[in-house]
Amino acid sequence: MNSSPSLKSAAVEKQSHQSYFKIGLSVDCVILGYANKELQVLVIKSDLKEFAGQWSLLGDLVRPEEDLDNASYRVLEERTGLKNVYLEQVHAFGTRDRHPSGRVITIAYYSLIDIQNHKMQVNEHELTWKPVRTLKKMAFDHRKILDTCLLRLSEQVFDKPLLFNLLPVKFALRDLQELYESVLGETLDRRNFRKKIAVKHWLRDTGDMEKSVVHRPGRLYTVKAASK
Amino acid sequence: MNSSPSLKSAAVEKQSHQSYFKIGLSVDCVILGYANKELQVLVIKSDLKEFAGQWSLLGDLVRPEEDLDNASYRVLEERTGLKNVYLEQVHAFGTRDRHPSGRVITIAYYSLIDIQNHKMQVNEHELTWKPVRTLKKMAFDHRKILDTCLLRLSEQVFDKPLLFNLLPVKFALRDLQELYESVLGETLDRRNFRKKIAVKHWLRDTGDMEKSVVHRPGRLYTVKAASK
DNA sequence: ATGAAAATATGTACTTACTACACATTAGTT
DNA sequence: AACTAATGTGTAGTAAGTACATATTTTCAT
Repeated sequence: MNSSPSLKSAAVEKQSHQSYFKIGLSVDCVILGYANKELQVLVIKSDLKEFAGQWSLLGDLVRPEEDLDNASYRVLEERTGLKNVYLEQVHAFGTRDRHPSGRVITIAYYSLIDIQNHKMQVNEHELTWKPVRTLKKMAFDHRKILDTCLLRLSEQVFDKPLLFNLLPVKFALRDLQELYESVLGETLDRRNFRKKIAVKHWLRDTGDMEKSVVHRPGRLYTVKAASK
Repeated sequence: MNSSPSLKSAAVEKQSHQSYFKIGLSVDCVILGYANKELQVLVIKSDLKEFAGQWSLLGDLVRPEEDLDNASYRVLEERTGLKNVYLEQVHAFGTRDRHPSGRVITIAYYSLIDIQNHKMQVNEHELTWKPVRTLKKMAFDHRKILDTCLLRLSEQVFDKPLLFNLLPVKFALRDLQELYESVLGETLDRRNFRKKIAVKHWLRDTGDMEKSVVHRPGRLYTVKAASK
């Protein structure tokens, strides 16, 4: 057993010559939106020959002077133009072979945004929204990262007012229910769903009704305070 | 916005000269045990002058050839001599200023062991068990890491058979309840607690009873299969 | 104008989980 | 034999979750 425990300065010095060359640190953001009644994730074409044609999450190397959380906010803002959105760290992925160019460990975050507010240029062939459902293979271990984030999200949706971040300011309860169903992967009973949401007191009735809908319009609600 | 997105090889190359010198990667293990009716954590005297006299968690730099999870298992085995114990990744901590010797980000894990099985040499002045309750200040951000792990643990104890890892093979329900109370920081009603545990079917009655106890002895149980 | 279509809005009975709470029993000690 | 300090157990009340059906409102087609 090593007699120099923990992180003494000497150990850091030592590693700076042995392994700083070999270990890279990145953040990857699972940026989720909701459109066409499906969860969507913002992805980009991988530029590595090993993953030619595959989609990858949005990430970047962490800069020496920035905190982890800052790095993920930076990626998010660079890619979506949005600030002050929900962002949560989920897991660090660090298997040896996860990056073909060398040793890179990544800290995964997920973020929830209203896809309508995403005003950056999206290009079908480079940066684009894809339904989560349709992404079977992804570059690196990104499908696993995505699944980990989706699982975390689904565990939290009834505890915290998260999903409202994916919807426009005003929405009908039906929209909300369909979104919950997308995230949970199961259908919900309408009456029970409304009861469950009602007791949380997350919503305020706007007084407005749905427009230009081909049936009886529903009331529009807004969230009192979504988690940021 | 950067025109080279994500993690292309070029970016990794680039960072290897800019920042691999500056970013270190470590794991820290919150190794928990239970003794004297209190949660205990295995800590070591910090060897940094900045934290002279303070206790720190057990950690080490991740080696270039090992996975994150391997690194934490290695630390755990080096420090406790134990293999095949429960270990879970909790969170990555990466603020700029968290390590005085330079930029070091750390991945925190927590582990649950039967303190009786810890046969390594513990030295009151270097490596030792401390009641969680008594550690007010710790080196680095280690008190925050500890709290994050304790919170995670408390959220899981009724969903997974975790706490049994802290107890000997045979234990009385009273021991178990006291352990739950330590972890949750609240007292529990005995009848309700037993009911709640019973419906999970985690336990098997050994047929044995407590010995040399100064009152009516309780039945001894064992766990069918604790989470590893 | 009327009827059909498609959705909204809502309540109740049932079951399951959680909470509060008290008393008889057992082994050890004196 | 009496005392001490625990174990072991059940019930009533409340809260949360589940299964399920009907009347209402608007648009659209005729």
